[in-house]
Amino acid sequence: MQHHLNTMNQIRFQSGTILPREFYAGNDVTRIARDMLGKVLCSSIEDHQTSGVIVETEAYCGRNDKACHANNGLRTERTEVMYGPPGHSYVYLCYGIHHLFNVVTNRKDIADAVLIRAIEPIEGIGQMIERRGRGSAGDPVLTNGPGKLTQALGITVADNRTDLCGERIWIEDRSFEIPETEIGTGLRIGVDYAGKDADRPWRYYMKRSSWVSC
DNA sequence: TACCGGATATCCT
DNA sequence: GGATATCCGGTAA
Repeated sequence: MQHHLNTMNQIRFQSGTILPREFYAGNDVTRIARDMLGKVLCSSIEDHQTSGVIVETEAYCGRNDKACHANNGLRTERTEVMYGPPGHSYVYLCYGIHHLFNVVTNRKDIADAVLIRAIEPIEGIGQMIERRGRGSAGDPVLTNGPGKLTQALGITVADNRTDLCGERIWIEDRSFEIPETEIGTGLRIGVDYAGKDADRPWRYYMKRSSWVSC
């Protein structure tokens, strides 16, 4: 646990640079999903800046992955953003209630995306508590799920198609590398319906973090 | 018009 | 810790 605290302090206090579009442009969505662990998701919404370390992600591939909304080249108004340029948000409504935040990767016309499933809060914790209507500083209930973290950061479907190289929602690199030995992998959550694609181990999380969703 | 995909809160033990 | 209740929008027919 000491290691965990040191990790977070380094990320917390180092200065950050906004991830450039090239970061999202790679053609291996599972590699990008792993590399996003330890990066810092930030929002500046309604005059409140909030941020947190990404501790859990899932990769979705637009070709040959039934768990992806854009599987098999499905191209509709909803999925169109995933076929656009990398480094944009794909936010969709789940259960009619929860807003889930994804990052579009790969090049134009290739519909890959990474779902952010959990973060550890850094800045704006008071605002997160207010938006969530529950929890307190240090309580994982603030952001340990894909619908919880969007609520904490003020992200909704109104933020779909947002350029992540902009000033509303972005991701920072605070120069901290997560060793492969600290990364756990497993099956993606809630994709039982996807047949054999449900068996792909494309969920990535920081083993020692107490902020992962499960 | 019908079907289906999904996370969270709450209540109970 | 485990069971249970909950809703809306996207997609295809």
